[in-house]
Amino acid sequence: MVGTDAGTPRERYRAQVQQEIKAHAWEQIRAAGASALSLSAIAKRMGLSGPALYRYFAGRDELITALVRDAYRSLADAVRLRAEAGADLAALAQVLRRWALDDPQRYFLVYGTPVPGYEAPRDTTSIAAEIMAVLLEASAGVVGAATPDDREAPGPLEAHLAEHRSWDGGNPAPSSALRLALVFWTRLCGVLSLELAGHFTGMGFDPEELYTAEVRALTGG
Amino acid sequence: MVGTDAGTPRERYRAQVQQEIKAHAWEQIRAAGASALSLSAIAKRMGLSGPALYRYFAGRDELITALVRDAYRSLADAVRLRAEAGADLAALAQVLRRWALDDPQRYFLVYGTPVPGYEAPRDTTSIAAEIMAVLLEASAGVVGAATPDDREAPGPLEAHLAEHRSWDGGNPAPSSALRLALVFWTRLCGVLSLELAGHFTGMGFDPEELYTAEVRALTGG
DNA sequence: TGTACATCAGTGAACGCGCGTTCACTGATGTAC
DNA sequence: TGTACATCAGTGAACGCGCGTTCACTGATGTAC
Repeated sequence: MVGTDAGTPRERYRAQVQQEIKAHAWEQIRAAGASALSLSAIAKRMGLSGPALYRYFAGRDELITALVRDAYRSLADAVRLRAEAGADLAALAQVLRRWALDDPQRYFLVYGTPVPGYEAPRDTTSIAAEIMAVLLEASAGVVGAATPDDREAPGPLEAHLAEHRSWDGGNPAPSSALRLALVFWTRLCGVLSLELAGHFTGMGFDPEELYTAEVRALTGG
Repeated sequence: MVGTDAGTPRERYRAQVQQEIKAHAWEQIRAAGASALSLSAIAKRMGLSGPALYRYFAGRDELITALVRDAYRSLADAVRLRAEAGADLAALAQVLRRWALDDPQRYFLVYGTPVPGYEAPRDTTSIAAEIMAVLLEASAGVVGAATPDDREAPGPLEAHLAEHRSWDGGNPAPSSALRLALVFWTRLCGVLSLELAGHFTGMGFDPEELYTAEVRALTGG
């Protein structure tokens, strides 16, 4: 018995069924998108009656919220673990890419179309901050390793970020590292969002070439 | 009487009601997202019975398809018109940004989460190609204006694009221009997607600063 | 070990809802002679 | 100009559907003594 399934048998059973529900939810999302997610359909698939699911989730919204949190968490964990294992920024880019390609709908649940009026739960912002902290740390490594010749003169963005760095998590990195972390994030999400949404299909080139070229441009490889 | 409302009175009326339906559809999408779009709700809002809409659209899917096409078209027109008026790449970036901020859900209908299985109609790909043609033309201008010193050595991506340029629309631009057009598109969509989905809220900095800095980095301003 | 009780997973019936879509129709508008 | 006909916008009733959610319940599992 593994250490992770702690608690009473009932608690373990509960957690297990909860996981099973989420697994079926993901299956459904992968097949038809998040907007098609239905509690009844999940119940039917599991051989349960609809109301049974209310033992595990207060309703559809709570289930979706749990899925969003899990998706966010899985990215944060993947990135953090690899960073703790010594990965540099370029390696983290590959972690992000694999995470995205592995399950596009999971990516879009985090970075896709927002539902007007839907407010993400509080703790997702702290997960987002965790991801940024990892990227910032790795970015500081890249900036620190650059020779003076490589460094570009700080521009208006660096100046702006130097004065608006409340999101830096206490990291004393220079503003050039703040910038690097930000554009790392936005450029790679840019490629991934367009790629996963199929906007490159029919254009003939390989999106991965574009992705890795963007990584090279960022890390000076 | 303007030239655009041609045809018989009945045809003009038809086109007008069709526009009205789409206007209400956009209103609904802005309020609750595209997945919440409902023909009945639109009909009710217009003071019509549900079935009346079937005179104008064969069904929900056809309406959504028309909205996607219109959204795409509005971006292509905006970009093309400004380019024809002599706008350079930096100016086109502002066109894109304003178009996106003007109606985030319209942006996401084009560039947001795809619905698994839903295939965009053929003609949207030709609109996409039209947009790329404009960006490529403007990119060629930037690349052409660069002094030899400014030009970076072509890397693996340029080599790859030189061999996979079926999307260039016959433009004989160098592969560095192909690259510029592509990263212009992906980087700016990256910033816009994250900004419009609210991923910068709470971070304290101004997304527009990031956006214009990315534009500067691209156009060497 | 056995008994009495509490906990809790899951059921089935039921509610009300809004949805997309079809159909046969009415009545107004336009067309042909 | 008037009449006969065709076109077409819009209606109201109806169909079947799956949805989220509630409720009172049964029966199995766990707990206390």
